[in-house]
Amino acid sequence: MDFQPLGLATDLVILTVRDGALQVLLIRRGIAPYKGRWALPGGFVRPAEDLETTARRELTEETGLAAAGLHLEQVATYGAPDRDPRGRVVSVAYLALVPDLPAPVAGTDAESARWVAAPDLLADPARLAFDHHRILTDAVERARAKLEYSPLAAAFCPPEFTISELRTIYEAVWGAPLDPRNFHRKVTKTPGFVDPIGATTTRDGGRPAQLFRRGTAPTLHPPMTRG
Amino acid sequence: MDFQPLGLATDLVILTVRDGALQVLLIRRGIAPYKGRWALPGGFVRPAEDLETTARRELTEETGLAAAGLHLEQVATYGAPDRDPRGRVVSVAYLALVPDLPAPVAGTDAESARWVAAPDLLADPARLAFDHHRILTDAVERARAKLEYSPLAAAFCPPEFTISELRTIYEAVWGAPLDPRNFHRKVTKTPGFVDPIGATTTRDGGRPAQLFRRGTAPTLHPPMTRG
DNA sequence: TCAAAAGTGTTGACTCTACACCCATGT
DNA sequence: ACATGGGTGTAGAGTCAACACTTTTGA
Repeated sequence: MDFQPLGLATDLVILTVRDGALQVLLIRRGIAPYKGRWALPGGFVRPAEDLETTARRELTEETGLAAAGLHLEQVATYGAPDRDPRGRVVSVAYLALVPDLPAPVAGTDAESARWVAAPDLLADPARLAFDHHRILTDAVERARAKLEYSPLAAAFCPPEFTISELRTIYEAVWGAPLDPRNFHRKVTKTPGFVDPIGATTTRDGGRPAQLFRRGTAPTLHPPMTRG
Repeated sequence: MDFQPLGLATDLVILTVRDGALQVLLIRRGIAPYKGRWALPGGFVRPAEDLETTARRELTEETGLAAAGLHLEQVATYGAPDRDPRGRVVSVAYLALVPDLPAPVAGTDAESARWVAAPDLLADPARLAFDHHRILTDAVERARAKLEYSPLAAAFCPPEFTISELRTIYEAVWGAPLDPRNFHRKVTKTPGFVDPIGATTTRDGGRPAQLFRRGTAPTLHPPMTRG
């Protein structure tokens, strides 16, 4: 057996859409290394703790969110020997999609936590600690791809939402405007994407809009098309 | 810091298409645990060794293949606390796509190595050691999805191949027949999928077929469509 | 009455599928 | 000649983007 001195961690890319923009939850590191720098939330896996359990625990600690029921998926594992100055640390990155929620709370290892616009971060590879820019890049690309062929955009929405609220999610994540009329038709005609609940709302102004819940289909046929 | 007693390994799902069927390279374990059982090839990450380097090293050791240039990608990481009876072992699974090649050689920890038809393995969750059935399931699904939107099917082919050889790859991986005429048109009209080299072959019988090399496009527009 | 957003209809361009048909070779 | 697989043409169905137009509310 080869049990080496090695740290195993998870890092979280927690995405939301606020004010029409894709945002990532970052913490400012309170301890070395990279003290004072912005980084993805994350932490070490405890003995006998499953990887996804670690990720859900970290998510709750960093955001105060009840981790039950929200979307969490593994993105990739990063294990370059020199990625952490403390020694060999291998990190499993998870992607979480959350609806727009109250401001995050600072945790134990973090001086502060805040939402940061994803495009700004992606444009500057040096703003994040460790190899977190690469992790973020991979996770955002995963999220963009997932919106095409899965109904996961609804994970960014509250339980009941309108079609145009769903459309703003796509526009924020893909960074391009979509035709509201064609979008409406496509979403409502794709089996299992959204289910009407029979009520309406005028919270977006104008004519009352139908409210929908997330449907049950695991994949979209046909997929949504990006630019 | 939390450096725990923990093993870090990579497991390899090495796929090829032989005799019109998708096949996986398995080894028969020569040591405990699961001695004598069939398993995916893999091994522990060495100190200061990158994860992908480990995967390429294992691939060469198990198959005798020159690992340079062939397709290798990370699938997922498996870390359930009880997945290995020896203790906590976290394994990063990699997917490799290789052309049909000479028979594999047995390695150090393996009594023997052989190709096994993937559908048989997928149908029986108990034939493989550890959680390797789940790893195999995830990897094969990844391969199937990749064929849709990437030109990776060519990674199963020799450097120069005909369109119908490429078609047999799709048919083997997807498990469904495709129309040879429409397939030909679609492949040759998708920019960057395949490049004609200007020579022909009659090795498949009938009228001479154009030979192609893999193109440079990273993704296919439009994608190939599964059933 | 007007602005704003929801939702429907329509049209022309494009794409896909199924299959008829011709082509170039080996035997 | 004929079997075998390579490759092109084409008609009908379906899909998609663009945009005109109607509907229903709040102000």
